[in-house]
Parts: sequence; C-alpha cells; structure tokens
Amino acid sequence: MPKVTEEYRVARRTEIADAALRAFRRKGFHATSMAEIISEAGLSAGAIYGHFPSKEALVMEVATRIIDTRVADVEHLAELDPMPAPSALPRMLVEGMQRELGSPNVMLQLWGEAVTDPTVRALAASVVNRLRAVVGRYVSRWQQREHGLGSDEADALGAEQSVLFVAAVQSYIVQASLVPDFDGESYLRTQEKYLPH
Amino acid sequence: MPKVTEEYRVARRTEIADAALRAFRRKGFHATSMAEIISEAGLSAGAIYGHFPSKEALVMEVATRIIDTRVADVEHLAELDPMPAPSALPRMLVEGMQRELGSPNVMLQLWGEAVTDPTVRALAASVVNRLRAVVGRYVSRWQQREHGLGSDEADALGAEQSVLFVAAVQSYIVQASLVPDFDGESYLRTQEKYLPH
DNA sequence: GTCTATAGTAGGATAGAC
DNA sequence: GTCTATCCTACTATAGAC
Repeated sequence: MPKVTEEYRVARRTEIADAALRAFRRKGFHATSMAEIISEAGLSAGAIYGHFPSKEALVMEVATRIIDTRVADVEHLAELDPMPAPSALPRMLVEGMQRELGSPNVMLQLWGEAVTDPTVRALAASVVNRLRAVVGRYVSRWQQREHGLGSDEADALGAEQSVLFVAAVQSYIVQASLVPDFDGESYLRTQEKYLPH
Repeated sequence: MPKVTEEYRVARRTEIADAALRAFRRKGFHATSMAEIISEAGLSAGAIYGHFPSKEALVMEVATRIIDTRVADVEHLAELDPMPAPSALPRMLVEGMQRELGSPNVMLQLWGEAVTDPTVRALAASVVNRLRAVVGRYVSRWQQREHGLGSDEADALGAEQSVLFVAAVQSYIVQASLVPDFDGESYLRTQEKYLPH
C-alpha cells in the first residue's frame, strides 16, 4: 500500500469527521441528516460512505476524537511542574473542552445517545473511568508533594476525591447546555471554593 | 362539559402517558416508535392521537410529570421538622427519582433531547432553576436554625451552596446511566462527606 | 475515489368506518 | 372515542457512470 494514498485517506477521514462535528454541533446527532454532513463536507454520499460505513460510525469517530483529546489533556496536566492545585482541574477541563468544541452541548447529546446505544455507552463509560483514574493519580501526587502524605494514604484520598472533581465537570456540562443564562465563571469559583484542597 | 367525561379524559391521558413512560424507559425517546407506545398502551393509533397531537407532545407530557414530581418532593422535604441536614438532599432526590423511574436513564436522555429541542430545553432549564431555588431556601433555613445565621447571610450561603447540591445529583444521574458498575452508595457517601455542613 | 440518481424502508400521522 | 388501514415524508445506503 503506497504511503501517499494512506496519508490521503487519513486526511480525507479527518476532513469528513471535522465536517460532521460542525454539523452535529449545530443540530445534534440524530437531527443531523447524512445530507447535511455531505453538504457540510462539500462531498457526495458515495464519497462519504467510501470512508465511513454508516452514520453511526461517523458519530463514533467524532465522539472518540472529543474524548481522547480530553483525557490526553488531563494526562498532560499531571506532568506539569509545579502542579496546579487539584481544585483547578475542573476549570482546566472545561476550558479545554470549550476551546475544542465551542460549547459542551455535543457532550450532553453524546451521553443521551449512550443510554440507548451500547457502543457509545461503552465509550462514554471508559472515558469516565479513565478521567477518574487520571484525576485520582493527580490528587494522590499532589497530596504527597504538598501535604507529605504516604503513597498509600494519598492514593486512597485520590480515589475518593476524584469523583468530586469529575462530578464538578459533568454538572458544568449539564448546566451550561441547559440553562440559558448559566454563569460558568461563578459556578467554577464556587466549586473551587468548596472542593478539597 | 359534563364532569364524568372530563374525568375520563384525564384518566385516559394518564394511562397513555404511563404507557409511554414505560416504553421510553426501555428504549429512550427517539428509539421508541409510536407503534410501541400504542402497543404498550393496549390502544390504537387513533386513540392516542385523539389525546396527544404528536409524539413530541407525549414526550413533553412525560417529562413534565417526572420533573414536577421531583420539585414537589424537595418542596415537601423543606417543610419537614426537624430538617435533615442539607448534605442528605442528594440522596433523597436520587432515591425519589429511582423509586419513580427505576433508573435515571430517562433523565439523561431528556437532557440530550433538550440540546436540540427548544421546548424541552425550556422545561429542563426551568427545572434546574426551580431545584436550585428550593435547595437554596432549604440551606438558608437550615443555616438559620442550626448555626444561628442572620437571614441575609443565610440566604447568600444558600444561593452559593445550592449549586453544589444540584451538581451532586446531576453527576449521579450521568454516572449511574453511563458507568455499568457505578457504585451509587459509595458515590453518595463521598458527596455527603465533602458537601458543606 | 467520487459523483448522480435512486432503491428500500421505517415511522409519524391521518381518513373514514363504527 | 376508538379502530383499521393506509398515506407520505424523510432518511440511510447502494448501484453504476465517470
């Protein structure tokens, strides 16, 4: 298989997935027809189906991108030195997401989709777990550095508290998508104030 | 308009809405066809459409029921004497919801629907606001009784903290729906531990 | 690989008898 | 008010030319 062709194929897939994301952002997953994605991509039905076998495959591709980027962001954050306080995690996660997506709407739609679609649900579940894991490690490391805890004790604290940080992000997504005059800045400040230090 | 007819009409609407809820619980909103709702209700298409003009109207009816019951529960809770501590609110809300719905899945689907459907979004937004308001009043009252705060100070604290309690519930709904082996009991214990007292 | 045109199908809604 | 039968729209996916 020649190298140029493979690169071209990947580029096309990316191009199509980007167009799909733009369309989904406007109208959601099921409200968006293949015709709209096709039009957004500036291609034709045949061209799209040559790269993705179905609309669901396209949804999965887009979802995987969003999600993998998010987890990578956190993992990257855990490598920083000095480490920001864990209470700053929700803000960083939320801001990264908005930078990439424009709005958290798509995330909420994805969750709704996951309820009835086992494939999407498996993906979403793995994300929540990966996010909790990486946040837990982050908290553990922070506790050891900042408060001199032993690694066992710090790990336990990280496992326990990680759920709180993840919850803060999830609730931000819900409220930012649903409440028209949601004050994200105020929400984040309150969470930072009450989350453990 | 004779009284008997009106009562009958309401009873039928309730019957249909209940059947729709059962169907939605299994497969979600859009994955459920009118045929399934019709079958679940043991009626026919004509009978259903005589009471609800469209599938969307049926979704709205079901959503309104779920949501109004939830808000009423909190309002009722606020009248109790002695008042349970505010940190117990998420557990009570979650348990009430599960008693009524079986699982929080439908709630998450509703949120997903809200992203693209303005009518549903308006409903969901009003619920979040009503919930925050009633929880805020609850916290305020609790702070005055338990810690002797002045009403202005207590109100401010209630407004600030209410978002935390609502967030705990929202995140429970997300995780319980998405993560197969989600440990709700452990989640609630952790939230209760860290939520303000 | 990509296009146009279309096949195939599912599901929401309605018409008209009773 | 309710039932049966059916229409019609909208969508995904494919077939075949270039």
